[in-house]
Amino acid sequence: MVLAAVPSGTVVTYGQVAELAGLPRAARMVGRILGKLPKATQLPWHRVVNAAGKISLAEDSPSFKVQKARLQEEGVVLNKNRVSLKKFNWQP
DNA sequence: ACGGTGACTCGCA
DNA sequence: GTGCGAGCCACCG
Repeated sequence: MVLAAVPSGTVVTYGQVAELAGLPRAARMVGRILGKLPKATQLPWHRVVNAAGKISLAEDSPSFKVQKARLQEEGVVLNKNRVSLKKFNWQP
């Protein structure tokens, strides 16, 4: 699983994940899969945000809060609902 | 089997 | 920054 390769403290966009998965424009698949994943999943789905660096969930969504909180725990800087998408070089 | 929908992204105006 | 249209693929009724 591509998501499993996401290091701690790093956020990736759906597009990034999709591309790494071999589906350059299938960002939707990533999101859809995440939603289908069991809550007991081992995948760091909370490290996945949209191209805007924003969590693609409703602020009133329980998952949203969890994701946000977890990201901060991992050391990811969050500005409101926006994460710092630094120029992180993805395993060059 | 078929069509609609969606935790999205990109290019263009 | 904001809006529109097109592309992607899997799940659900």
